Amino acid sequence: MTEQPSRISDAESTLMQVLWDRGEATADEVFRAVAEQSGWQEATVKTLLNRLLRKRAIAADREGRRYRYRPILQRSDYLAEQSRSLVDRLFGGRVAPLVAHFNEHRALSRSDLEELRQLIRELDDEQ
Amino acid sequence: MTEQPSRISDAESTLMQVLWDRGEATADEVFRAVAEQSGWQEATVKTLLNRLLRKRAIAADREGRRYRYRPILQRSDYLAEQSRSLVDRLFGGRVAPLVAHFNEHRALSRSDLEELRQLIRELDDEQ
DNA sequence: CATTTCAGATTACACCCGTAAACTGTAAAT
DNA sequence: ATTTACAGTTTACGGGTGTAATCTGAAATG
Repeated sequence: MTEQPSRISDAESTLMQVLWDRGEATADEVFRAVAEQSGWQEATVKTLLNRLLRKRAIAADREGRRYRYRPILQRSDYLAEQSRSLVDRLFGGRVAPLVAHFNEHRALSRSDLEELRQLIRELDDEQ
Repeated sequence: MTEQPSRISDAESTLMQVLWDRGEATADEVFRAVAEQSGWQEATVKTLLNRLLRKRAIAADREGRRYRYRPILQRSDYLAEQSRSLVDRLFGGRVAPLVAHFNEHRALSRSDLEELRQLIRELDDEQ
């Protein structure tokens, strides 16, 4: 349906994470969720919510005097777009070199290893 | 070394890719390397080269009337920073969920699979 | 030498982003 | 019914980014 890809910024995506985690929240809830980590004022959060509304990344349902915000942009779509774009730009579109890169930097955790092993096993099994 | 982390932008990183690939190049060479894909004018490429100079991401060695540009910022450092930041922001700092995500989107090529398998095997062997 | 050329430097400009203060309108309290 | 409080809207502003046109100084050419 003709997505207008007006991209969401880093700061904005911080708020999206909150909405994705909770499903929905008021401005105040979002503010309290990010205040500590970000140090942002409530006014800043409100600005960002408004920009996300304008970009149609979220929707607002009136609830008395305030709004309850919920994501329109799907987290998985966002992850897909961001991941794809990084892998395309930096690793020639392939995932293995990215993993190899992390490996070279000894940035694979033990649980990463275990999960990757498991994943490969499943892929070998199916089909 | 006290890196001044003045970040390089998307457009700038396109030029860095060229310099990383070739080791060094003149402005004109960089321009010809990216013109088709990007559609940029030569003036645009020059602006971006200048910004990269200012950010100390590249250096310029005079060569007659022109310069030969070469990267200062190392590709692997750039890859590390970009990859790490994406994985941290979107996948809780772990690599396996990123790979799983690509898998769910059926975005793992056959050669990806093969390489990943190989990688895991090596990791299992060593240590 | 005078002139042309052309690589690089300077300037431009609109839009986005981070960051917020000020304003406004209506619901709540008195 | 006034006044107050406060959620949301509008305005602000400096810096970065994409995208270039124009200027300048020195090298090449006649």
